[in-house]
Amino acid sequence: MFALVDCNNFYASCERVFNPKVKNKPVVVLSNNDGCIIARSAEAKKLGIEMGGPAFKIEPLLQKHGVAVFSSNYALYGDLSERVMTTLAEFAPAIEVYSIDEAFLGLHGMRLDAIPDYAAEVRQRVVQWTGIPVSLGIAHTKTLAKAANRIAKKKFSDKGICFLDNETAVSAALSDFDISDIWGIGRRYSVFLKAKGVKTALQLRNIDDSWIQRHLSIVGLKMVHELRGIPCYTLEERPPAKQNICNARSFGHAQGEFEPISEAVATFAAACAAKLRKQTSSANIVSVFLETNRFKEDEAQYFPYKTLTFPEATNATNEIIKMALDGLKMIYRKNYRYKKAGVMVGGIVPASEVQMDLFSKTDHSKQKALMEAMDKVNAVLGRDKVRIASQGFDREWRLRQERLSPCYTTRWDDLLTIRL
DNA sequence: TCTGGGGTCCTAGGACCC
DNA sequence: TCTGGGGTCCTAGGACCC
Repeated sequence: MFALVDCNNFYASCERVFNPKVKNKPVVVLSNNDGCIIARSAEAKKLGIEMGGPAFKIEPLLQKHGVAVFSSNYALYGDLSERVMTTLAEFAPAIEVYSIDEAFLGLHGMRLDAIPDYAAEVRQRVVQWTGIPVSLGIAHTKTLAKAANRIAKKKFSDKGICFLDNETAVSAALSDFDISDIWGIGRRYSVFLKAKGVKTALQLRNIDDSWIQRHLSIVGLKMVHELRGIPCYTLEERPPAKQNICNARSFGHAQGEFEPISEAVATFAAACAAKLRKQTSSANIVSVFLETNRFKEDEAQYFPYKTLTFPEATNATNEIIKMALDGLKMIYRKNYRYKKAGVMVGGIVPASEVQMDLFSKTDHSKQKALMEAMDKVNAVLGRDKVRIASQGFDREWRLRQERLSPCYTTRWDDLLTIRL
């Protein structure tokens, strides 16, 4: 058995933990740069606020109902996520942290009749220890556990638990489960399947394998098998190293000049390098890209992209920045209003397995010591406290974050004060 | 004025090998 | 008129996830 534990309206719930003023009020959280709605409390959903829509278009609605609006505060969400995951880890012999707000628990060996009480206890403990409400879906495969979790949220929101323990329960649940809500069916497949008359998970489950594989590929076939209760996916307790790492941001204001864009690109490249070192990997290639504002039809559009290869794989900030800036110089053109830039590193290999360049003049041990020193200082004093000069200081391109809540749990200055 | 930021996997087709 | 049979690797594009 797998249990999928999913935090309810996670970012919105995080904003509530240390801010009782918004406890029973509608809350929404915006994407980076205060762009789109990416999380909504139950009250906000009831007002008809859609997921993913641009916030400026519904500004009057937000005002009218006194919706509490927050910029994304990933320092806060990341820290609360860790607390939730640590709490969950105490409950299960095996846990896979699937995303910032979800984890699969392996319940192998547990007696079926003990599961309902167990699930209730998990739920109670997490909310008591972290302030974050969660829902549980429990079933024989991950895909069914996902579906059960959705049912728990939609149909049994008071209890927050859905346990599909036998075939009768599974087929009853799938008979009115919309295919577009299945884990693995996205927009395109959903449209395609509905056009063929397949509307429920139960219908999909009964289609023959060859048709599924032909139209939905091997991935779709595995998903259908999982709906039938045949496990195709196991618990992944240790996440594999990333094969690509990307750091990209929209600018608070459109940028035209080379200087601020190059500082942004250097900063993104530095972030990629730090992530590489964190998973003790090195990258063979780096890509840099620019984007103009695609929503402005009257402005000239330009989406250039350049990939360069290192003579030997690296995770050194200075080397990755240099190569990214070389790429930027090749694609940058004057007279465009750029809205976004990004850096991606790929061809990732373990740092211990880098193919050396016979003619390299780099002093690798010195470079490694330098990066370790930099990471140590920044771990204590804050990100980019020690940085490469090309990253700049004024961050003219920085994000818009006008409604940021305090970092209650990660900054001394932001600690709550309680008056007695 | 204002529209996010990360990732993975699979398939088809072309280039190339013997 | 007829033109083998077996592979690998890479890339672009399309699907999906949070």
